[in-house]
Amino acid sequence: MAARAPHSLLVLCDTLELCPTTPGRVVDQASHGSHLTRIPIPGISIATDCSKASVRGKVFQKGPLVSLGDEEYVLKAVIEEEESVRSSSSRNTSINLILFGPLAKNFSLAVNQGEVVVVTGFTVGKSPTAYKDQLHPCNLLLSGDDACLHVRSCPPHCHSTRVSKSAKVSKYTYVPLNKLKPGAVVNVYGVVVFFKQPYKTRGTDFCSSLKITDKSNQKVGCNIFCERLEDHPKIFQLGDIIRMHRVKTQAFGGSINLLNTFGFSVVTFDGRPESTVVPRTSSKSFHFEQEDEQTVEELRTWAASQDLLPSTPRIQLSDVQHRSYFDLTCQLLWKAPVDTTCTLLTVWDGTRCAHPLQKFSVDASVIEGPSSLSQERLDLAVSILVFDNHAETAKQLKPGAYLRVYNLHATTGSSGAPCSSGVLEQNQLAFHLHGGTSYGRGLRVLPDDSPDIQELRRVVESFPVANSDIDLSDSAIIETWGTPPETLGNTERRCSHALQQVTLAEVKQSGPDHLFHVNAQLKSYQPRPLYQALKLHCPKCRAIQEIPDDDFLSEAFLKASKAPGRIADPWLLSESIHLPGDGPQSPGRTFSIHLSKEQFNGRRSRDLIYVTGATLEDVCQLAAAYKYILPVMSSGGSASLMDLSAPFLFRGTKRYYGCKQCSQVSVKELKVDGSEEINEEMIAEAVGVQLLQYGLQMKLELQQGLDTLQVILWRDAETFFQVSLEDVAANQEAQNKISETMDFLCPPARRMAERPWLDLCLTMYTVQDDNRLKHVCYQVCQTSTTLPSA
DNA sequence: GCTTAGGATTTG
Repeated sequence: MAARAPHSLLVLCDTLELCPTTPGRVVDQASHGSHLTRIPIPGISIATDCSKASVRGKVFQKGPLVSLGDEEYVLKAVIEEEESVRSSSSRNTSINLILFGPLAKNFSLAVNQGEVVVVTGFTVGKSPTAYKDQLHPCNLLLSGDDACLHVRSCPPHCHSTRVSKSAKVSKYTYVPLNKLKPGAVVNVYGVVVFFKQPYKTRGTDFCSSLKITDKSNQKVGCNIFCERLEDHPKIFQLGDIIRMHRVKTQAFGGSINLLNTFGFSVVTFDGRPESTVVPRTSSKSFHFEQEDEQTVEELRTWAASQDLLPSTPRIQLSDVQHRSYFDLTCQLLWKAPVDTTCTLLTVWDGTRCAHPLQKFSVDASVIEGPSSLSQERLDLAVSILVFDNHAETAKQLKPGAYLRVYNLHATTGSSGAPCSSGVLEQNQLAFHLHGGTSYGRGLRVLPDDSPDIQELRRVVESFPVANSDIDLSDSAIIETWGTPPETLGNTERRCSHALQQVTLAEVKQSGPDHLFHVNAQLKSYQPRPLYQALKLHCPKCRAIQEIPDDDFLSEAFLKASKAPGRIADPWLLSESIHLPGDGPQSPGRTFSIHLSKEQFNGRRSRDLIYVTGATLEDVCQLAAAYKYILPVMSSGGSASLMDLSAPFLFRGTKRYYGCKQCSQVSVKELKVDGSEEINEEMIAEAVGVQLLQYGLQMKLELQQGLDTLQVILWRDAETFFQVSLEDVAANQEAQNKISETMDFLCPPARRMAERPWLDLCLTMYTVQDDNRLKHVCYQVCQTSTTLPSA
């Protein structure tokens, strides 16, 4: 007992000058003089002569022992003036006590809440938390060789908390795990030998699945079901000690399982023998006695001797091996949603991974976290792809949080991974947290006071936070985080307004009649096949109709050709054309072409001809030789138009349709001055037709991270594709331009991450449907696409 | 007051 190193251990001391009549414990064995003056807590001030002072108070609050590494510790406690001494008018009766080094460690082990301590050799500081905690404006700092703290034990007869506490101990008996019988409600202690972080069940609750053991060496499985995550056992690593009250035993598969039952409560402790016994629980009130501390100590000492747990050293990024699974303790720097089943986390632990890492690309706009980060931090950062159920958990994480990722897989990078930036070099490593809970796969935030993160925190905080000249849009980061250059800028807004870009979520939250600028990817589009997007619409009545196919048109022309009738309009010159047949199977046929007499002698004679009795094929052939072809039929000897379901006018490969509703058909001679070039509007007017226009109607599903938005492309489709829809209706080349554009924006069989980001202008408006219900619509406007040059 | 799960690697 005599030859102990200073500061190292608790010493029982019954000859103290300070407290001659009551046996006590000294946490520090520095010598104390008898010349000390006891100062009441309210009387402490910066001016107090600490060399001659002692302060006595009851431990009101005992904080966790915080390790700063290298045997450096700090602990905060609050002591208060004992009630017997306190006068009702006293203020500042509670004061913060800050203990450093071995004294902190020893205090943590030896002193309990409610006990009375005497401190000497302290210094008085200004309390930085006085405003926040409303305690004494000063604090007592205990560090160095002079600092001393002495615990006053209670005499056996006193009514201190400790005595009444020990009376309660008998209320809880803990059943050894080998003595469990089915169908009982028991209290147990155990060492955690397997655990899964709480995971969502198919029922209403989360389930913590674990296995525990104790000195009996019996291993018992436990399933804890709670709806609230905070009610679950706080297990951070194998070897943690768990105490459960009111668990039910249940026979399952030839052994006994434990299940939480009504009144269930749980407390856990760090399992390392050298660490402070600090109960981890979210319970407002729980019983915790000296005896519990002893049980915990015993269990973890026993566990350490048993080789119960795989002796895996803590793995840091610098130790990671290819194809290994490990638990990583780290700090979250950034997070970004990738798709519905994957979230990308960027983390670091202050060490550098020795292997080349696979690069990922995520658009800067969906990243949550600081917008700039120092190169020093960035150099050590790694990306983790978090899948499925864990992606859900990851969504809740806040950048800056300290995390433990369980069963993280250091895997060979694959170019097929979501958001892979494409180029994959040999031996690149990627970190995957796979879906499911096998082997305890999961993710959890470690509390700020967790001893596990103190060292990590010290390391990471020693790095510069950010350089102002580096941010997310900087090329230094773009490799990992930016949009890859080959997909940059492929739609361009043509609008003149300078609106800020907003997120899809913000678009959805906005009121009607707004304009937005958004940056999004194209997740999907309709219609397929693409040609169905092309429509006809009337600029007058705004009706939209489908374009009839050639089978329908052939049939319509064939039917009309069989009964052409005679045309005897006096302003027309007619000529019959006989096409000989190939034989009895295909007899020859006759159709007529008609020309306006006025045109016949002019230079415009080939500009417009009227045709009767011709098939669609005939018309198309004539269209190669004449500018405009107007198919007509006889109606009482006069020329009249065919049904407006078919094109009423042909020009080359172009076809013109009329609106059935808005046309008042009557074929009259087209009067033109010889120098005037005729066009389809003039012809339409002469025959009483309201021309239909071509339109392109598409539904686009935009995606931004996990958010999607359905928008329409209609009014500005020509601008979008940089093509004339009349051309699209008439030629393959223009059609190809549309399909190539769509393939570029929404590449078939390519992942979202590889798709380009579109800079779009959207309008928002409401429409009323047939049931007078209002719908909000979004339409792409004033935006054009440019394909990358080959 | 008694469903959920009852450990045991993704296949990105």
